[in-house]
Amino acid sequence: MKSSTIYDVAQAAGVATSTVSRAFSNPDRVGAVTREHVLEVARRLGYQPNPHARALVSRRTRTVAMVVSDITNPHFFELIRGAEMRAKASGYTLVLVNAEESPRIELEQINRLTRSVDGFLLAASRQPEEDLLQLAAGHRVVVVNRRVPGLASVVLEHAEGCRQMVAHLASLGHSSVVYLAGPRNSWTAASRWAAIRGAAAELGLHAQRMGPFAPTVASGGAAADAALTTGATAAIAHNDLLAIGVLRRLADRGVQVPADVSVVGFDDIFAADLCTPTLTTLGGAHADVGRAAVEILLNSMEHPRDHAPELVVPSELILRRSTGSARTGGRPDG
Amino acid sequence: MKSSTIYDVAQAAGVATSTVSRAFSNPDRVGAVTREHVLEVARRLGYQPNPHARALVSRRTRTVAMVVSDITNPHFFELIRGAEMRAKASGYTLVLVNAEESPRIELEQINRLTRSVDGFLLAASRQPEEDLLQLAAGHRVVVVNRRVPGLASVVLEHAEGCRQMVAHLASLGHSSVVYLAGPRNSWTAASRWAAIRGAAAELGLHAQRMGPFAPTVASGGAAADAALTTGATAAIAHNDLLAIGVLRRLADRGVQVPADVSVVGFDDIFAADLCTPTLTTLGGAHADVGRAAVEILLNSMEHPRDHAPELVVPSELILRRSTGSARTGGRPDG
DNA sequence: CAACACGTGGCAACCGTTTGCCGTCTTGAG
DNA sequence: CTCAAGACGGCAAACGGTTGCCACGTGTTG
Repeated sequence: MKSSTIYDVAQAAGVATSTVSRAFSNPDRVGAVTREHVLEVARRLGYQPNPHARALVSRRTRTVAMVVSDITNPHFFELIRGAEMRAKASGYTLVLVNAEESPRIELEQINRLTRSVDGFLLAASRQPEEDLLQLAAGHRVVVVNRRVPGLASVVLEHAEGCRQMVAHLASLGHSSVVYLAGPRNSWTAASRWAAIRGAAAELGLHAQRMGPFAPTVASGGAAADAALTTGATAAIAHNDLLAIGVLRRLADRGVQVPADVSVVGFDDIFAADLCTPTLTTLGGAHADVGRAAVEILLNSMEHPRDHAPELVVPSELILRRSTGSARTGGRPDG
Repeated sequence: MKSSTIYDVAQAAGVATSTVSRAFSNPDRVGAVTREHVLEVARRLGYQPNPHARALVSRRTRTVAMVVSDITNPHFFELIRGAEMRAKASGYTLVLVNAEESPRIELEQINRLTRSVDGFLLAASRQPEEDLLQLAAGHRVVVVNRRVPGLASVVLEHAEGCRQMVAHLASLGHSSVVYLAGPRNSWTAASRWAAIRGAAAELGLHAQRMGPFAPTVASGGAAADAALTTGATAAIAHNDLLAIGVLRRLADRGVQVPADVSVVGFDDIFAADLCTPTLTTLGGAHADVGRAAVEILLNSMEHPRDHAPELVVPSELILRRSTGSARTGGRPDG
């Protein structure tokens, strides 16, 4: 199963290796008839360029890495899928890296891969901002669902989304909401809280924050209990996983949702439409986010001088059964 | 940000490049004090070996590819996670490939990657058996959740699991079950049906098969309708996604689960515990499957002559609310 | 008709490692 | 004291491409 090389092809075609190389990687550089002949011979020999040899000199690997804070979180599936498909469409390979919610592991893995990939997609990175900037000085980087001044980024809109969310609650008669915050170093957690607080102030609601909580179902218990102590009639969980955990705990404690308290989440994961009651949540086209991130990365390789774009993908408030009129047990008006 | 090479280290340390190389990749081959000195200098210079140069000559890339039939299926998340973690633990990188349920794309991607990875994990491959054998002749391959004579494989046990499942239904008084089959070229679909039919015969139940259906929620509607036409009181769906779709459709049609018909799935995905009613399903440690698959692959690289192992990871029947006494509306006895 | 610009193909250096082979220096045995 | 056997380090040839530069032939221009 010895695979054929550029040399075999060159010899069989009666040309120099440089011609074979160019026939593949720079077709315009060789005459049409020579090129066709070379390609034909190559096909016959089953020649396939060796990506490592190629990468060694050209310094392009046609591979991008996507680092996610936690591979277990269903929220990332769509993101990953979108990224994978877009990468494949351009003949790129997607390497998946799980940071396990640890900035240290995240950094370690990035360093391990620097020589093997053309760029990084950093999804929900937990790195401090300055570390990201430093990273970006050495590598091509697109941050996803986080915004860092000066870096290319793609985020799912959530300022306006949070506003709509709070407005939705306000219209249902809620006057006090609590935000069950995500991890301390999560950019989205900070950003969402700011938006929620702003919208609440604007609409005359009382807003407070509890946490931080891990964005998992398991943390939902503590989050639910914390929410209840505040007396708020509506709880906005940092993500759907946490919200589902909250729902469970409330059910266990005999608290009715949405009659006694309304619950909302973020991400619109698959399970949000299955839990009881179904979950009102801020969703959006996560696959588009992944797709766009890869696209920006690929683009930045061709036009390195461009200004780093900051893309915002629209979100969408999905009304389901977990929100209702404050303390009256009504149904959502959606 | 020009990165330092083995040559820089050699010069700074006053040794030959071969010594630097060996200090990293074959430590026993150099004297202890020289080695320490070299490593120290390397650290000071921030040297990191170039994986492509390394792969070019050594023919080892320290990368494995995992090909999944559909990256969107939550069932794979655990599998992927287990594989990723095991790979990382040995300093390997995991490349994720989505076959989009298409044997053609699957093959294309495999060919694209042959030169860049040390081996393949083929999860729920849709390839015909002979193609897999041919593939395995040229590459290191471990098939996951499929068994192919002569190839290394890891599967989540399901023959015994199906038996338990049928026994569970029998004990609830069901006398007729229908298997809502997965894709035509799915090995698990065939294998499960065989096990179900065998167990049913053994226990005196009537079993029939409908389908094939795509293993998605969307296909659940058709599957539910097909199940109802059979008059069976219990439906075994090819996976949880399909089962959830069935649950939805039955609810829409006003059919009570489990009072009128019991439903069971496979995989125990996260959502199985959230849907209404919660889903009885055959689960298991999917992460262990992924972990084991990587382990076998890595092992096979060190001992290429070994017989291809066929590992079976135990499964576990999870009883929830979607199964109950036949036509009486009882609750599960678990 | 000379001068020149292109369009093509070949030559050879280089990318950063690994590794077979060789030479030297120790060391311990006879 | 001699000699064989390691142990250790260095030399240089791969690995399989890419790419700057040169040479040659032809068509165009003044």
